[in-house]
Amino acid sequence: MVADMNFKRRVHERDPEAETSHVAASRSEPASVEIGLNAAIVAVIDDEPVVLVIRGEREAVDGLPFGPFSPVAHRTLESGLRTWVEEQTGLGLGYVEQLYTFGDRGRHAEPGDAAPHVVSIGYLALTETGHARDLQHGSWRSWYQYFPWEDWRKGKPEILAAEIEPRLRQWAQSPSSRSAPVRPVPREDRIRICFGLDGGAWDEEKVLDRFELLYEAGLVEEARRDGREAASAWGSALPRLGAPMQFDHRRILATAIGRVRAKIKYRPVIFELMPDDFTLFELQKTVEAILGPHLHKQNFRRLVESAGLVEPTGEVKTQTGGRPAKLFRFRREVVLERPAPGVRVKAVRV
Amino acid sequence: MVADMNFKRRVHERDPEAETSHVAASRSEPASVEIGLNAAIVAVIDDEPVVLVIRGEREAVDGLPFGPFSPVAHRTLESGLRTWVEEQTGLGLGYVEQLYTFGDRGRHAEPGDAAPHVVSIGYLALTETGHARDLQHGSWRSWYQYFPWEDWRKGKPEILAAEIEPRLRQWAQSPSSRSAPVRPVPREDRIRICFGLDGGAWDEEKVLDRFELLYEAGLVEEARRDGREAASAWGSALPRLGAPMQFDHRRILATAIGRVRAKIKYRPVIFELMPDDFTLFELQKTVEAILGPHLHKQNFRRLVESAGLVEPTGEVKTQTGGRPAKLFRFRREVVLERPAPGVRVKAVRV
DNA sequence: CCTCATATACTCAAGTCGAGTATATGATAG
DNA sequence: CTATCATATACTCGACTTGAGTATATGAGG
Repeated sequence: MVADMNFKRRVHERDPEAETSHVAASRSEPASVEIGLNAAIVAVIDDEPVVLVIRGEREAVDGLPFGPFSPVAHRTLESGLRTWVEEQTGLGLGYVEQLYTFGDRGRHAEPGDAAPHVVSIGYLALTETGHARDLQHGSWRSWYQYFPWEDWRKGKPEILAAEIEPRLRQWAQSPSSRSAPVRPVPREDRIRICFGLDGGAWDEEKVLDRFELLYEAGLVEEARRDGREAASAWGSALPRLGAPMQFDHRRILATAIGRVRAKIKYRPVIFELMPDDFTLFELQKTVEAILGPHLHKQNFRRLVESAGLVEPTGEVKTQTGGRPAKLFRFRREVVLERPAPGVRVKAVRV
Repeated sequence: MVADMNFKRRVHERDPEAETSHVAASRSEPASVEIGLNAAIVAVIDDEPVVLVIRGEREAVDGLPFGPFSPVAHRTLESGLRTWVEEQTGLGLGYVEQLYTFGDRGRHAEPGDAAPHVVSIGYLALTETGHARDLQHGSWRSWYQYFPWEDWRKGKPEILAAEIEPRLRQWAQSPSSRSAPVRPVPREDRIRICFGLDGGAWDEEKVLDRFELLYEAGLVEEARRDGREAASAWGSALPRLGAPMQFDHRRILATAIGRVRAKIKYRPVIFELMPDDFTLFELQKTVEAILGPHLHKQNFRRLVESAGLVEPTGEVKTQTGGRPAKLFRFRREVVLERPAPGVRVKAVRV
């Protein structure tokens, strides 16, 4: 599940943006809606978490592979997605899971676009590094290109203290012009929780919450593009906070990152990203590529082995720079045992 | 997240039903699609978990409150949902979260219906018992009416051993006619995992997986209605396994139940179902209404208090049948502290 | 005032988890 | 060919968590 998709509408408040057309809505004819299927296809290549993007010919911005859902051609949403991705990239998908359906008016705009009524269904797909080489179109990019503030592998990213935090605090001071929810969570609190300020801890799963807050504060390019009022208030002095994406694709990617980070902790999905045989340290590096901070090596080994997630192949891998490492493979049977566990790691806090 | 929505398509296999129109799909014009917004509104009344259903005039079956999404009238999907629900039931929603988007062809049929191209977005809403009385239309029904095999409050439900298990085993023996996935999980294993047979444990979160298995085996009325081949094989001797619902509403409700059951364990959503003041035992009864089996009273208290989820109001409640109980209220501040925890209960296995 | 039913407090052993130390072993430099 | 290095793997230990139980508190009702 997305880490906390519902933070905004927790505890009986209402989404500030909702409820505008309360009574007016009534039993109007459903206007034709187009459904867009979007895939965040994730792999780990050389210990770097990457996502598959398509760079349109005329566009300067990247986008996820996507296409409209056609109920005549596609039996299910997911088969439609697989078809689109294979057509656009030549990549056959393995593990696929639905993320979220976004339908906010105005969040699907392109510059100069008439903002058609599009509902986006986001999907997460995981691909093993080996398969990732089959790619025909599109390219793999580190997901931290789009979310530099999520990259804690070398400690707290500078962009946070230098660019993001001061502007967020400033935004927290300025008055909000929209109608307030019934019981609003103060902006300072939302910032503190999302970004772990003032003694709070950084929760690596709250990727979407952070992006949405930056969007709401007008700090990402997509907000300006969509004509958000907050965005214009910053003027032109605003630095670029991560590379923007087409439509609402960055929002979908944020959802995807949050979901993988959450899910590897309680389901054995990490192995979707691994080749058949691997060393425990390679596995750990892959987990760390996804989660960020470093794990305690000995405990990671104990955990993975005692949970029965892997079994030794009998082979060893030399050239590791030290003592040769045993090779392991995923025990697919764990899925057939009860509640298949994930890598229940607790990331080391910095 | 739904407990394990992706069980079928785990480990590089593919959904048996997908992939049919692989090449044919191509860049066809997106046919017009109607989007249905559906709400599973849950409350706990007198220690019984209930869901709000609408009984259509001519229909014999219950349905969830729903309506089409109109992008001109509704700014967001969620505001559209709130509007529909309020119109249909007079109930203003508090906590709302999106569940899943279903688009399978043929799963939205009504008897004699031409199966329009409808995509259903399911939502979960939680309501406090007090608010639940404001209802103008519709009625509250125990969710176990629709899923009798999920009701473990008095031990294992008889319907499992008497009706479900033998038929599932029989279905496991019969050959499947559809194209098999790349690496199929044998039916016996799926049954064992979903229903905790042969030494497996019953996982109360796998509500959707169980329903989908029953649907695939043709054991629920919706499967027959949708013209599934397996369904006809059973002839007319099939007992009614739970009350059916309109369209794919039972699938949405299954998703909702699984989601609440999962979510109360790691987010403080249980308090959405409680009045302002409550005793710890009342809280425990509500958790048990959702989860099923009984919890250890003393440990439950320790857990809830030490997690800082509640604070005493100073009042006590007499008439409890024994010593008076202290009244507590939810500490809303926990949401503002870091990763707001749920009631991390481990259900007692029977 | 005795009994009952429930509420609340406290104890204890087993398991889990974070963190560290100790040992094994191929590669490589000299 | 041996010392050194870097990594792999094994083991230890204390703090904390968790399941399960016992003991005590207190209003209600006969």
